[in-house]
Amino acid sequence: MESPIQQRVTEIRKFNRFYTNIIGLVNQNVLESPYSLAEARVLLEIDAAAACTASNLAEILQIDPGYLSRILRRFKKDGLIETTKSMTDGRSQILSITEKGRATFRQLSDASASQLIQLLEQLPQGAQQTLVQNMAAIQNMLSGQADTSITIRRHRPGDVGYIAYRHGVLYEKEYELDHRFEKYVLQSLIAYLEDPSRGEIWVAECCGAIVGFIGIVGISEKTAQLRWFLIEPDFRGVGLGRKLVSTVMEYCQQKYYNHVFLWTFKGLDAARHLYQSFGFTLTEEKENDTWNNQLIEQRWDVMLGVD
Amino acid sequence: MESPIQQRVTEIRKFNRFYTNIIGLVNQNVLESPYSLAEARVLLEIDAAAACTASNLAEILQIDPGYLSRILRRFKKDGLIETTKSMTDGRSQILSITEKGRATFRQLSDASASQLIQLLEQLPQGAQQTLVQNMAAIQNMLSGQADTSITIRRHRPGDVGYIAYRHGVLYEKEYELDHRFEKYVLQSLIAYLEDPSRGEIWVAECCGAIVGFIGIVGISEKTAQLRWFLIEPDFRGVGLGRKLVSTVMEYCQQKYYNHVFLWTFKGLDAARHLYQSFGFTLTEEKENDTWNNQLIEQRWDVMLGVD
DNA sequence: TAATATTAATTGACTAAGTCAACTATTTTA
DNA sequence: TAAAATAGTTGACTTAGTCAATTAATATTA
Repeated sequence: MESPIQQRVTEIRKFNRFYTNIIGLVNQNVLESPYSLAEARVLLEIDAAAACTASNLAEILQIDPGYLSRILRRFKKDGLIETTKSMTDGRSQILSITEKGRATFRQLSDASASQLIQLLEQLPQGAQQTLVQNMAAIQNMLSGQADTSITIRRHRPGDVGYIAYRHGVLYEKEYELDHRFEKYVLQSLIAYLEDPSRGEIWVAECCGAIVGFIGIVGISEKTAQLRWFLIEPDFRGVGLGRKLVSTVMEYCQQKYYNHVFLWTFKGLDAARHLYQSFGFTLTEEKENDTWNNQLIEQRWDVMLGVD
Repeated sequence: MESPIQQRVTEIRKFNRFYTNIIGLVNQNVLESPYSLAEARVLLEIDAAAACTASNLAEILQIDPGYLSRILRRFKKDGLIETTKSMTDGRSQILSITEKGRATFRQLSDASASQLIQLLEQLPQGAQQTLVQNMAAIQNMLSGQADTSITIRRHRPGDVGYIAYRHGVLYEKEYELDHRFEKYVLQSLIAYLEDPSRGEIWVAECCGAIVGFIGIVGISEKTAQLRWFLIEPDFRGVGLGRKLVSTVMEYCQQKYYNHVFLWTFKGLDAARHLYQSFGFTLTEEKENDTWNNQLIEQRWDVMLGVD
């Protein structure tokens, strides 16, 4: 019995071992060249930076200054780099790559590129793109620069289809509901699109992916129905449900709806607590075997602005 | 002007540089321990394998046998492992980890796990899951074990929503069509779900992701309409369109439809060629500014079984 | 079955990679 | 202006890793 986080650590380690090999493969050409990996990194860095000093490099590459000094001496002897005394600081010297150095670098670079191209060419175009996107996503997340907060926005073209899609997939997986349920959801969404003025749909996003949604539709002048409330399994239990329901409730108050109801299934305890905390009470239960399973539907109602 | 594949190589390199640092970070605790990375890998491997010999290890870890021999000697001296002569081969000796060795290993392991946990804990639960999934996907693709072929299957719950979703997103991006188009697509899909017996929808998948789809619906006894034909941008130009249209055409022949038509937009040259190659001819053009843009709709028709 | 080839593991001799502390020449700071 | 800090270099060293030779056991084959 491993905790989810331990499982993830195990997975990441597996990936690390695997990817260490991939990096090794790509670096192989460097190992075959007369330069060490550290040397290649130094050359790469000098090439990338327009002008840098030895101490810059030592800091960037986390390398011993003495060691670096010897590497640079060799590069200079081989004619790969040139050094010029800094105008502003007599102790420093500016490093720059020569034509020969650039050629050498390009050779190393091309060799490793061809390794990568070989790897890529095993994959169809689209999968290549997916691969690169996955890498970018990982980098984004691990670099800590990514905005990993969950944002809620109003719906955009495509979202309505997406909502139907996730309802179809998740309710099939979790409750074995079939095409009939999917159709029912689609119909309700179309009804909303027919007259969107009396309702709204919100989508919760995290890192560019949709992780939950909720909607409201006016049924009469004072009554609205809460619909399409769903949170992706990985994002349950982090307070997103409360945020979404709050969004809906605020909207209802703005629009002067004083009565909100919703239909749900019996047995969803987390949802029940959430509804109760917003003042909903159970008002009706009925069996429904339209959708393949003996689920019991529940209706919950709340009156607003009565406190 | 870089080719797409070069762009991807650049991206992968960027990721490699980045991930080298991540791996370095995770391995840091090993570097702080009295063991080298190679030694840690050896200990890890001995721990993982129930019983192994030195030559096993040398092969698995791609390590010099002489070097390995010395590492093992040190481990033995430190009481981390034990060796017993093999029953079946007097030259070999079976390596096994001692309690002390296991404790040492666990210490190294826990330290690197805590590094990873720190990394993970910056992210919300769901993003953690996404991270791990991305890693698994990369591993799957690069290990060459993944099935990267494109498969076509009939639709399942959720797919219909997904089709609406992708239509909404892609037609908005590519033609600036708005909610009205999304609604139109949804309505057509519902009409199909109302009576699925006279048509079918197929979905093309690659690596678990939907990369294209197509559908057909019976309009009269002998006439069917081809609909919802869309291929993800990354998967265009690889012959998938032809495969999907073929699937539809075969279905029509089976169902004795002898007349197929479709509506498309003017200017999609790749699609035009495809339709022509299946015998479709342009039969009608009309302007349509229902959906925000001055697109010209085209109708294409083909008679089957007349050759 | 004896001769030969192969394999597992070890050892000696070596090179490459990397670290550490001491040093010189500057520059910055108190 | 003296003391502290910084850039870069050098010598002496340790660690990591390679390569070829060696020993002992096993497998192969004439």
